Amino acid sequence: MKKEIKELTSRDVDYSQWYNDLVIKADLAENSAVRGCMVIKPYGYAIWEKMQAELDRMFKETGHVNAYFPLFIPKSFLSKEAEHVEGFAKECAVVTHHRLKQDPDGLGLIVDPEAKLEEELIVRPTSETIIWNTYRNWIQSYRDLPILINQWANVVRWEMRTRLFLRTAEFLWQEGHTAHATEKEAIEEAEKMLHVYADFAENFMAVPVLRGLKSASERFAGAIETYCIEALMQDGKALQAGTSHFLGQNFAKAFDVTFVNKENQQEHVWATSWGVSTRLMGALIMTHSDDNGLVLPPNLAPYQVVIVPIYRNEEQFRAVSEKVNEIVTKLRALGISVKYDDNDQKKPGWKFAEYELKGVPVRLAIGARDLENGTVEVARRDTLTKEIVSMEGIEEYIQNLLKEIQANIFQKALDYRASMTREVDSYDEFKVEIEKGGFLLCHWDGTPETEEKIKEETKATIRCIPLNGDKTPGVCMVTGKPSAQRVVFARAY
RNA sequence: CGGGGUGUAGCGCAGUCCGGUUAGCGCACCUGCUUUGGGAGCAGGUGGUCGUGAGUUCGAAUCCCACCACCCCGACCA
Repeated sequence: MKKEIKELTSRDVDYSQWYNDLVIKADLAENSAVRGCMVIKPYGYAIWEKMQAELDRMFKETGHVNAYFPLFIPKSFLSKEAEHVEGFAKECAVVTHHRLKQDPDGLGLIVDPEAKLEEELIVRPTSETIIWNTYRNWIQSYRDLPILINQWANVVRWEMRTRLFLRTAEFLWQEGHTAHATEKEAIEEAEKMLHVYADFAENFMAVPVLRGLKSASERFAGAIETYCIEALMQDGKALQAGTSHFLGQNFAKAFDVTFVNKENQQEHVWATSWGVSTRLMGALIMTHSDDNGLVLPPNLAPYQVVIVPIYRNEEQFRAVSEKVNEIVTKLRALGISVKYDDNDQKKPGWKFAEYELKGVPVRLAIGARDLENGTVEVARRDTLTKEIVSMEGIEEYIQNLLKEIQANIFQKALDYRASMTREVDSYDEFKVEIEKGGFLLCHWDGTPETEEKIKEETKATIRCIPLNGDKTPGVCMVTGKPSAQRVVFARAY
């Protein structure tokens, strides 16, 4: 049932070109006049808004509240936590002046040299520093804890090479920043949010993820422990889809944030931070979509159902529209989002192709023939199949179909991941297998040196040390030294 | 920052090697008629500082020089 979509590169020909084409053709985003920064178009933004709405609901359900901290961070703040600076210093945008003026030698504007800032400002690459500097003033006693705050924001990381959604200089995200009285509570928070992310990815986005810990070299700059969810894309490469960090007392110490405990002793506060970004859009696209275009899970589709009328004349159009309006009302009553495309400027064939490209989960076509027979044509995007269904009870039928599609695309992704995941015990075999992509479960001696050697020789990295994987010990595939459990290797985005 | 490539209509390209009418094609767009169950057909039409600047020449999209922008590959990364 494959059909050529205009100018959409096939995945087999060039996977990354397919991705680029799809983002553009499906109207999700485009490159902007600013190098490395994207414009997120309405259709793409609608998907992001659905992600936001659900995540926001989940954060609030777990006791978090939203707040907003500044875009700019004084340079001195960033340098207070040693590892943190090192991690981010190389990719910061810096504000040095606060005024422009007319160029005295010609037309146009120049930076006014008189307007140099006393202290330069960094455009936030992440907000730990400004937030912990603020928390110092908010926390005195254990009674002030915990603080469970999230913010929805944009951040800037000056990347050399960018790709729409996957890596852009500016991106949208949420960052949670929590403060706790005990180490145990902070670790529990970091783990809790990891599970929120995993739950969201799997049950809402239909993207299966591994839950795990990062190795030391992949850890967030300034964290004691980084938890992550890792997804597998259709080209066999891994994508980090979300991270949650246990920050220990590192930022509390750097910003002198202490509290008085019940025993009247001063202690440093324990911290976490956690985030997911518009990168999730990339994960969504590369997990489900095919050579005909985007495939969206019903939970994230800007509209779940599109209805295309088929008619030869004004009279037929009116008759079809009347029936369609009845269906629309019934579907909306069930909370299903529907678009009735009654645009007369485009032909049905064009609409079919267009909505396929945009990944609308269910498409209905209704014409004179259907009115006569009391039927409707139902096409599902995930399987590209069509069937004629009775108009009677169509709304329940579609409600069930949407659930089925949501479950089906998750299962499909899960099966793919299972087929691409295997245990490898020798380094020679590893070098062969890594070329085929996928997750390789291997024993590793736990040292950064071995990890680095593998990365240099094969471009594969440890994606995570799985939380609920096989805990059987073994020996490192490279050095033969003891290994506590298998870890997950892959080439990654 | 290294290596490669590309700049011609909104988009995709031809023309450049070998200088010479009015710079061309497809898509899109506009008008009209016929169409409408998988990206409609025909007819007519609109739209160009040929990336920028300076040169060679009677004459430059085409040749020379400089610059700029973007893309791909590497080093960096959620």
